Amino acid sequence: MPELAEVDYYRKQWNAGLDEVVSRVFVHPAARIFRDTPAAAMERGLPDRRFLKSRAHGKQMMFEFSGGAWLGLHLGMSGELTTAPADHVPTKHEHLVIVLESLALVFSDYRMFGKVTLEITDDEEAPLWWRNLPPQVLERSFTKSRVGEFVKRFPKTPLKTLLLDQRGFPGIGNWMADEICWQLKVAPQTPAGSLNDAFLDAIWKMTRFVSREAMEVIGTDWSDLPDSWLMNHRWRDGGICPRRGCKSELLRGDLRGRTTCWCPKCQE
DNA sequence: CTATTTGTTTATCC
DNA sequence: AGGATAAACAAATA
Repeated sequence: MPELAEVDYYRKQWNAGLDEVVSRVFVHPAARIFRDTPAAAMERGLPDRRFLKSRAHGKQMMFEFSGGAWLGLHLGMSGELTTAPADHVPTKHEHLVIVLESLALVFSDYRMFGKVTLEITDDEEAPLWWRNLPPQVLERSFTKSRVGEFVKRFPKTPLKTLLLDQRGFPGIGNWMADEICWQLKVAPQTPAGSLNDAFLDAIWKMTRFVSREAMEVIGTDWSDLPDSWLMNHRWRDGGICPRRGCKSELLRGDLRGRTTCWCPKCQE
């Protein structure tokens, strides 16, 4: 489920434990989410450290603990972050539970496409991979020219597929990519190379618009996006295009392995 | 039993 | 080298 705004919503759930010290850690050692950092290293490395700060970057998250301990987290397809009472007993898909003083931080992920890493840095600086992430879509460094150059690098690739590329559009996921194409009135299958410069500017602007709205609506309390958006209509069979005066039936199909929804009338 | 899933990584070919 | 493509990963839900 989680894209840009959902990720930030989950990140903030864990903020309830800020400034508290880790007492113990529960793990499911065999879980695939520990493929980069073994579960035992989490159990060993986190206790007695203080939870100092949380950050999100696109779909990536970083939780900083005292003494230069950095917990990197990605929610994959089905990951969720919640909190629970400090005496919480982990359930089947709660692969990582960090017990603090007054509550516990819970990472559940039944499909296990998510990932968690723990790195200890001597200089207390964030790991290199984190510092080298591309500009975030809502930052000033995410410029019009950057978007233009990125899109032009892949002239054969469908626009929707490009929007899903985390190197260029960190945080954009399936529903956001479809929403951006729909709002732009362009078919998601359109090869990037066929778009003119003015349209590349529009992609930049719309990416930021959809991202900003999502952060305000979903990122704060997970309330609903407007019904005037594609988002609330895209999964229902026989869904109708919500654009004023359109009324066309929405189409759904596979584009490069991802379910894609679009309006055949508005998006030509 | 089969098909489907809001994501990334890896292998392979070009 | 780097782009294009498909498959793999896992488990719940319909």
